[in-house]
Amino acid sequence: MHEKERHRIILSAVQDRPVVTVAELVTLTDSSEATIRRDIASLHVQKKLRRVRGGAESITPPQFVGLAGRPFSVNEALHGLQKRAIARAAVELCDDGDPIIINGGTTTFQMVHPLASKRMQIFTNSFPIAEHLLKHSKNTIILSGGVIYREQNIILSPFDNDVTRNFYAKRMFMGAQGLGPLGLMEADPLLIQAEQKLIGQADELVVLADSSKFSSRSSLILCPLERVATVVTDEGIPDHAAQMLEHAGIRVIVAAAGAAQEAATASG
Amino acid sequence: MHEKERHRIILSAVQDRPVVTVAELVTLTDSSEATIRRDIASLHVQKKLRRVRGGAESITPPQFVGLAGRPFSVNEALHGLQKRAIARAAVELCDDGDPIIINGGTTTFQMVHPLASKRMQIFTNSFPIAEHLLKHSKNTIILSGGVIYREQNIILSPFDNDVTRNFYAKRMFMGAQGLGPLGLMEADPLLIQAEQKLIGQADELVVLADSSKFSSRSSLILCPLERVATVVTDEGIPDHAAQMLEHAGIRVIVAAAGAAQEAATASG
DNA sequence: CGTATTTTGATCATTTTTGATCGAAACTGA
DNA sequence: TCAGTTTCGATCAAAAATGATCAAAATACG
Repeated sequence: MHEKERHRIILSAVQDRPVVTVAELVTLTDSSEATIRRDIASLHVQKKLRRVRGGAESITPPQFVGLAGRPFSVNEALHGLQKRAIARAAVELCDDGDPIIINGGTTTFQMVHPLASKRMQIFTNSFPIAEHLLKHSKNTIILSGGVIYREQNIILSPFDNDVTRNFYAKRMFMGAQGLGPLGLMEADPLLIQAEQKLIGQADELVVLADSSKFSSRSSLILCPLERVATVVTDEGIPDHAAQMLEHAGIRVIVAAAGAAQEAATASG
Repeated sequence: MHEKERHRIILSAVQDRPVVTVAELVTLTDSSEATIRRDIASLHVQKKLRRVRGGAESITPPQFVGLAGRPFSVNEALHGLQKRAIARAAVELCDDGDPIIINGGTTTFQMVHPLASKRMQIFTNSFPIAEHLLKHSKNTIILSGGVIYREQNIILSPFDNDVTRNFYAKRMFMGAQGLGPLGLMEADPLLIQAEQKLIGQADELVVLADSSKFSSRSSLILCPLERVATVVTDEGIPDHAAQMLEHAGIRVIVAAAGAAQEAATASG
């Protein structure tokens, strides 16, 4: 990875959280601690960020208004590490130029950092994702139109005739509240509405779900398991869940913290 | 392959991605590293791109959409004071609960500050306006869907069937490049496209134009003067311009720095 | 057609960047 | 305070990128 590319990713990451650790940046950029430290030092003298012990922080402290006050912050710390690894593995599925859809959510939001050094066509219904990518990447951003719901941070239109129908992607990436034999589960009716609108606008549905999602239950079923092409999860996935997915013909990618590797591919 | 041909390819590639490596360009042009380096060096002195170790990057100098306050760069400082006064007077036309449209632009952006204390239904095609209002107000924000154009900071859909058609407002607020007997003038074709889409989705068209706009000329006519219901401007408006507007049956509001007052109302 | 000039590609020494190691310094918790 | 852990910075060797040089190829020109 090139210097500029790393710098872009580092600056992207530093906006997202109060502090980014050297270790996080190492996994995010696939380079050594020494290099990250040099990068941070370099960006520090350029006044692009502030160097702190253990990592780096944004140069503009009160800048987190947009990211702090939302429900994003709750789950964030909990499975943060896995989420980032999962997001990174998901981005590795993409090439420059690909048209993709990213459904809003805390897990999918983590994709913005590895995406910072890409140049893709990204359709999203998430205002924060669009905002971050607009500021920290050169990707083409296409936004879904409609009312911005502050709590969920998604944009939703009650009409069927919006730009969503004019965008067709290679892949759609989404999170989920739960993942069981009955299918993909979601808790918030509003999110259901947003997601159902997007499913069907992509060849391949990729679900990002950390291992806790396999034990989580929810009342609303979004779509059957068969609709899902790929699941990206972490090493904590229970055996029975892996078997369930495999049985449904789903490709399972297990993202290790630091690297991503393919674990199983079931025949269709 | 000719030199010019390679240069075209290199410049194209550099626009396409945050950073292109020498190796990438070698495969892209079927020439040697030495040649690519010479090309990059040549284009570097021509200021067509920036030479970085490992390759080249786009020459986007301070192309950083401000996080905090400065989403637009150039016009900002010029008529800042008047613009703010005009924007303030424009907002005073509105009441809580009103559905309004705000077309993106440097003048209309100034409306966000007085709007911070309102609770209205605001439709906009401007990402920075939406961002600011989302973070600093409790207004309901409805966003137009489509591609986000970074330079103009507006969202534009090539399709006619988007949410825009489902929103109808009491007033639409917009800036303009110029305002003459022939009508409302704009310089950027992209902005024209965005504005024409919105005009017609509101009862009343309100144009925010500081007094310099009456002497400014531009090639593209957006709409005839008769379509405009109200013009908000500053004290520097020339007499002939005021007469012209009055003659067209336009209500003219002159915003003094510090207060807004109605100056003239022409009968229809 | 033949010569002069320019452009290109290859080789190699030099410089820059990177990653690993290890002692020093800072932080943590008792 | 002190021991244990983490983070840092310096150093060094390996790898990568670069620049210079020169011969071959392409092109221009008389």
